[in-house]
Amino acid sequence: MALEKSFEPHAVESRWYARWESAGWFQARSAGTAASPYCIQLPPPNVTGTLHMGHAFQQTLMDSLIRYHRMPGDNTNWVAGTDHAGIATQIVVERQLQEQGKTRHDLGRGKFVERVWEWKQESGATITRQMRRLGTSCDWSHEYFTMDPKMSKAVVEVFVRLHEEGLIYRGKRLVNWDPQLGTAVSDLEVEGEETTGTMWQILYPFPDGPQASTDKDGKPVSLRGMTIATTRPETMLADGAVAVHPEDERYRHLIGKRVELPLCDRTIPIVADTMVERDFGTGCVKITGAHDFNDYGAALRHNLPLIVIFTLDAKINENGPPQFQGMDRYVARKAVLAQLESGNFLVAAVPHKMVVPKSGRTGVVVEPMLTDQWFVKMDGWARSGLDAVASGQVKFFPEHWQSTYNHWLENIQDWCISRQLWWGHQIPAWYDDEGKIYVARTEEEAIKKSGGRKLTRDPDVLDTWFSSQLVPFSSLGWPDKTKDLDTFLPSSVLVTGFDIIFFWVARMIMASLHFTGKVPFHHVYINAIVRDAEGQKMSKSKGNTLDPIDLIDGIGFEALLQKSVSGLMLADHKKKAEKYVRSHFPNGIPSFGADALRFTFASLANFSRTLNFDLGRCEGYRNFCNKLWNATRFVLMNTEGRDCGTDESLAVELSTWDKWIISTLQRTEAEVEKGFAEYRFDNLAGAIYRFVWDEYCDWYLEIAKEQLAKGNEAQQRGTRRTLVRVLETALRLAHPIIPFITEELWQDVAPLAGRKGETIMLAPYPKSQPEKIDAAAEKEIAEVKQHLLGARNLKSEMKLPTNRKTPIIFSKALSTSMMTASTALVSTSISVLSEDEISRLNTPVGISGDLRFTFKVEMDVAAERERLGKEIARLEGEIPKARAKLGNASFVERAPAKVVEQEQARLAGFESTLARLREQLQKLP
RNA sequence: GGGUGGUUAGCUCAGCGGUAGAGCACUGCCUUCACACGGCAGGGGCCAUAGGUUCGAUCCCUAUACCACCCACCA
Repeated sequence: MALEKSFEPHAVESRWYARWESAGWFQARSAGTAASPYCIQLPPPNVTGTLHMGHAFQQTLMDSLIRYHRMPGDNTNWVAGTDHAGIATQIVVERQLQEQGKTRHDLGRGKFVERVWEWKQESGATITRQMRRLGTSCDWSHEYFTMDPKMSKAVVEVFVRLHEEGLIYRGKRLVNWDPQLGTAVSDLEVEGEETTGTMWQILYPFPDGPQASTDKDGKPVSLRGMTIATTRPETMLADGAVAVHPEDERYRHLIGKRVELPLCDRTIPIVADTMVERDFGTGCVKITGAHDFNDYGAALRHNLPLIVIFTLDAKINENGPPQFQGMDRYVARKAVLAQLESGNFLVAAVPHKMVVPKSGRTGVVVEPMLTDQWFVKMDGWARSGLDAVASGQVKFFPEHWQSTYNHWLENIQDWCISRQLWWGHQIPAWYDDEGKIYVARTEEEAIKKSGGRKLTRDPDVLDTWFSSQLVPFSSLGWPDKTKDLDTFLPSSVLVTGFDIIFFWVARMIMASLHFTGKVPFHHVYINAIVRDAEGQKMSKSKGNTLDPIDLIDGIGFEALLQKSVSGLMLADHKKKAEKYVRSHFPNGIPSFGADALRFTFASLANFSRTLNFDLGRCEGYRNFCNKLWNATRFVLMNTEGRDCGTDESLAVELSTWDKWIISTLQRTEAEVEKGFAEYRFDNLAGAIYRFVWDEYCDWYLEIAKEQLAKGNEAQQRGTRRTLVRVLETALRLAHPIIPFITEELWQDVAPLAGRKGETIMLAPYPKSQPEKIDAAAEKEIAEVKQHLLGARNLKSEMKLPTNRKTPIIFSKALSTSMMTASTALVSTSISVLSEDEISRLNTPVGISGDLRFTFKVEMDVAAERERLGKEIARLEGEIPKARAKLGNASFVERAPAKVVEQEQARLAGFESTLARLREQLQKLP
């Protein structure tokens, strides 16, 4: 059959994906097979929307790995699922309600959760559809969702067991509180944002008048009271003490005395604590135990009361002075400052650079809040997590991420796992009327434990990462003992972003070790974060996000513009997004196809931490796909219906060129293997690219034309056999990266190469065969290429059309490979004359090694003089450098012999060429 | 304040002790029967700066500068 003139991805992609999936070729084989297992856990995408570039990138790499291992027969299992993503998903649905003017409370918990489930169905389906478009070959037959009954069962089991072991506890602690969402969040979900705030100095007077003290320099002064420094004046309403450093000479004698708390009609003690920095601010700190993490510790150390003055939505409660009650925290701040000022308590207000903690989800400033929460004890787990990596059971790629991981685990705090949300796994704890806690797998079990009391279930749900951390084993059937667990745990490699090393990677390692005694995976490949072409973070509000599907299918300008601004709330963001789209995609995005996108991702996957996605690269790799397509078209045109040497009994003659391309293929295969082993997808993609384009297409196909035209029967057969076999192998080699096009082409090529099979997916992966590496052929061809480059260069210098063939004259008889190449690429005819004869032709002469050559054209003597002069000058520059190096005794003595020899050969080459060039110049008329 | 990564061609990035590379962009020539999503040839770089180690440094070491990111309880 004849291929289309260019590669059109769409039909090919949908046809083959459907076929692969329905044939069941993605599915892991059940246990009991002798094949070695190869397993990857997909980081389950959140059901919050659609797949983004980061997903597409990651999945390309995972799919390449899976296909690379599936082809040679490993029992591959790519476990896929989606994550309920507690807070994130709840927010998405709440926003939808908001657009209808409703809140979740209007619906009630039951109805709201139902509503989220509906959204989950929709969003989950979108995501998996998009994954299929990319060609991801996960085992869909075992797809999970983190709130499936089976997964939930594991969550409950883990919670109960950890509680029994005393590793989960409930307690009233100061936690990060998101007042907008009304829930606790973990340390990791808080993001510091640098801002310039104000540092206020406030006077807390002594009740019994001024006290004698000294200033910084030791001069005596009289103090009206203690002047504290704070960035959060409104929290003074909850102050329990003022602290100074125990050795601070200014205040030492005042420790133990009391001061009046302005606006509050009560006094608080002065305490000594080493946490106070003497040189910072006034050296006096207010201690607000219930509303600041530092102060919380200090309050416990000094037995200070924990006064709570905020409601859960951050308004002043009944513990504050009446005039402030009901005020929002920022309104209260202003009011407090105003009253302090009028009471003459405000000493100073200076601008101050500080980091405000904001909720990663809502962007609201987080409030430390004293609440009852559930925690997981982390110290023991942390030690085992550190050991697993230190001992090499889990290895990071690139390696340096290990130190990030270590650093976090070495400083870990207990993990707050309860969330005051509705969407998620509800905590399996029940309370009786007296507040006694019963943790159990079911309500019946809890009632039984309580001795039949009436119980109420804890309304809170678990942090979404609590269930995610179990995925490596819960997705394989845990807590049941399953064959899958035996076979696929630990999985082979985890491919994920560095942003979730703490959230997810570390916790999986710890949880997996605790519950299964095994690490969850052997390797962790940390992929780069995808940025736009300029290195900017992709974000909806900048309008610089790309939808992988748009890169595959293409999208017109208008549609793209509309897509970018839709869903943006702020006019400012809309404007920005529009500007970006107009300047970067004035013509929309052309269709590149999934293979081109995948090849781009692979080529850009180096070990750096960011990946700047460049549309130009994508275009280049689309061109590559087209090149491969057309190379195949050419091969088919010349081989289909002809003898391609599958019949081993017929004579086959291989030329040096044939041997060379086969040899080069072996080297490429080795490079690809190395690339996969090191997770250097950029290197392996580059190796494939260079082989197909630079060697196979640019050289071998051109040579093959000549060999097919002039060779005898055995030689033609050899050429056809080489053409199809090398191509067929290259297709298999590239298949993990570009699955669709390779499958399509392979169907036609494989039979010609004598290879059987329904699909390239399950064909053996090429393995480098060292015995086919032919050093002699490689050396000969390298020289021939050098000569040809010289001839083409001369042609170009002579202003001859570079790819129109011209008669050429050489100074000596040529090897067959040289003859073939010359006829194939530069010359209509070849003649051989002596050097003298060539000189007498009065034509420009090229020199390559000991070979001279010329074309029969009128010589422009001046131009020729200039050309030779330029070349001579270049060599005259190189030669002294090489001579100096070789003249250096310590270089000759200390450098490896090989390096010295190489340098000598280089110099000799320069010198002989220079001599010839000079001679040539002399002979000019 | 601590830590990590980066600084190589106009752009995005490889390389990493021994003659500076790729893709895209650029220049010239060529619509030749696989491919103009193409072919051939070419231009373009004191490899951030300063020291050190070495016969030899873009590469190793030590500083410095700048750019990113992460962690952190100076209120």
